[in-house]
Amino acid sequence: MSAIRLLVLGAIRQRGRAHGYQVRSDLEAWGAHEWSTAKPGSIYHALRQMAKQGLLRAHDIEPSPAGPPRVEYELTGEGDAEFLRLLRTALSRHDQKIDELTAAVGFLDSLPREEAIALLKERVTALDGWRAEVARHWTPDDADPGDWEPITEIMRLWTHFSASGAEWTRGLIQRLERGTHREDAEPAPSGSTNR
Amino acid sequence: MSAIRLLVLGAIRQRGRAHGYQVRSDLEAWGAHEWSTAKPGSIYHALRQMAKQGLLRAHDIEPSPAGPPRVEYELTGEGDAEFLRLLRTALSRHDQKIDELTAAVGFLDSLPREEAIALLKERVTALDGWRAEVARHWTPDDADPGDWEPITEIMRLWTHFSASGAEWTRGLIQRLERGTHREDAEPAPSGSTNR
DNA sequence: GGAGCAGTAGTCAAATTTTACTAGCTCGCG
DNA sequence: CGCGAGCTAGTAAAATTTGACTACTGCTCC
Repeated sequence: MSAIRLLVLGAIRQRGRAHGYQVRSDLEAWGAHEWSTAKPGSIYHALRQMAKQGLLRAHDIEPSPAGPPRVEYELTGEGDAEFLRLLRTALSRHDQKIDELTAAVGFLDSLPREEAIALLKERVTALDGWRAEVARHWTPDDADPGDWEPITEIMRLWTHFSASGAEWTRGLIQRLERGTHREDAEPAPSGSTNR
Repeated sequence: MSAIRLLVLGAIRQRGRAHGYQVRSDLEAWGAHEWSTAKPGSIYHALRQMAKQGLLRAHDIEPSPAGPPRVEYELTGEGDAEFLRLLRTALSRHDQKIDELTAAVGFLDSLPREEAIALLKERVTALDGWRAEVARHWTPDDADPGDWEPITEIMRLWTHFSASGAEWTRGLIQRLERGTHREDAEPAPSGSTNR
């Protein structure tokens, strides 16, 4: 579902309550319109859809004089659960696009440090496993000529990217373990949003 | 437009003429259903759309007894041009998703070696430029606390990926230059498709 | 003193993608 | 024989995404 739901849920979560344009401009402030496919249409659509599905609660705001129907949203319990589910998935699975991974890193502080580390270790394992599997399909001995030849280059591409992805992940794990990365995410102190 | 058009055009191009299911199963044979979002619906849709736009010529095949409308497609001149355009874009731009890049590598032999090398060099330049720009936004001196903090990790992620992408690209360029990679792609010998 | 430009807030149609099916054929096997 | 699994070939509806707009407000710059 691309990264949009994660981004939208995360944006609303950080504000507690927000209407469409606020979400949109927060995402823009994070540069999300550059590294993800977050356009107005997708954002408003996601808001309505998630409200319909019970992930968001919608509050109609009385429009000052005569304006377009203004709506503020906040997360329901399910919405919060869905946010965490998406975040965990994005961190631990290797088959995620760069936009989901970027968004997930941006929300890393929403998880307890221990859990973030565990998820990232899963990610490393997944990447290593995938690389092994790719390599198995490739063993030069079955270089049966007549075979689709560029396959070799594709394998190299993937091997390279998964190794590189694992390396980055290990780096982040280390920074988290050393506390170089800020330790945040108090379990759930009633009304937080300290910035 | 994701990688679908490139994949579909490339598949038809290699066969000269093909109907939907052939394209679909070629893509499956290349594993494209795993690394791209190529599903039946998207493929058939792309075929019809591209036929409507004049990139493909559609030939209705008379169905044996009573079957679904069977259609074979082949590239028009415009279709071939579009294929090459997409291929060049996918190779030279840094902001491409992994599925487009993978598809492009798969079709690398459709370009003269010199051109492929030139495009990949463009890619390296683009990646280096992008990394420099990311780094400029990051210089630790503007570490104004209160700033959205995970931004640092996002920068690191991108820096890592662009460096790694450039490294892979340079490797491929070298293999091409040394001719380790097969040299193919005769300019245009009337009826080719030698495999 | 108003023309127009940037910012706020959002809609809509068209294109694309996903998910879940349909329908005919053939081949083995009990 | 006959039937169920798997292959061939594709459709349809719903969800999502894209790209191009609309409409109002407050300023600024002649």
